[in-house]
Amino acid sequence: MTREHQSNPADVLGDLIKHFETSPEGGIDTASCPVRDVLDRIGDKWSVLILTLLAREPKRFSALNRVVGDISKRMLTQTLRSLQRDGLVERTVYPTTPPMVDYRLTDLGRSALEPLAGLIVWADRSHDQIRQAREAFDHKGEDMPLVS
Amino acid sequence: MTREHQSNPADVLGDLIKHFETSPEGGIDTASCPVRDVLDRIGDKWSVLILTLLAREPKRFSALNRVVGDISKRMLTQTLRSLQRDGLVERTVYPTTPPMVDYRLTDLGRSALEPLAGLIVWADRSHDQIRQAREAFDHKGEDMPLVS
DNA sequence: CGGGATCCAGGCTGATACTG
DNA sequence: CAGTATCAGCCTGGATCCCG
Repeated sequence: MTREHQSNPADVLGDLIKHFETSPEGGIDTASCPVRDVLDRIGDKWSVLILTLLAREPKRFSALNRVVGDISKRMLTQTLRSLQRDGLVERTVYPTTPPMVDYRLTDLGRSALEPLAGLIVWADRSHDQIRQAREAFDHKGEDMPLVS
Repeated sequence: MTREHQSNPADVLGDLIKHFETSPEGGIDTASCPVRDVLDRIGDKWSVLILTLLAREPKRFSALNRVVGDISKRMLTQTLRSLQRDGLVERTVYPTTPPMVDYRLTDLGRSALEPLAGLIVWADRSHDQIRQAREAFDHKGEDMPLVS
């Protein structure tokens, strides 16, 4: 078994999964699974995008609002709050008039960039294949021979 | 600038973001962003878990249902369908009675394991810090001095 | 400027029951 | 066994108005 970098992704995941099989019947207890917890966060509509936008430098609330465009202030606030709550983003208020607030990544937030970048690069690269697969799937209803 | 492996995650993300800034006013057009597209998929409640469970070997519908435990057949079917539609998972029907169906990762699906594993490992490792940050945040309502 | 509060529509999701 | 169908609740997220 030649391991490329460190180990096979399938094995890494397999081990982690085992680690989560803590419920009585051997099932996976959603509540006690840290991964679900984190995934739910990155799964929300905006978190990853915000994190990504803050990757290079701090940004002000209105700047984020402007760049994203189709996010409401409500959701921007909410997203930033939960990121702040999770310790990924730091909020700084400058007591000027009118008030100025900026957001920057914490060390923890920055540490998320690497795995996130991996995923995003994968998404970017696989996008075409996925689109093709979707079209193929949608095109024919369900008439392919699955097994002879 | 010493680049560790290949380049700084912040730079990778920065470049990708630029790539998505295709809307007229310089904002990010959600619709044309492949990353949002993919992230929405992995963001759903079960996809990543299913992908992870299929990492090692194919599994039958009922096996998946049993392992996950708290997923309804409805959602399992739906999740598997969308994964199949995206070309990440392959469905095989054996025309026996009663019918038997199994699911396995495609090459594309397997290619997703690596970035996914990165993210999951990060989630697993950061879980404690995040929990602590949350408690700290929740504990005190909002009385920390932000800037003198 | 940077939010908080409220109202409301829509989609996601689970529970249940039925089918081939 | 492997789904499909239907119904109902919840939560997300947008729109709007208001405040410091």
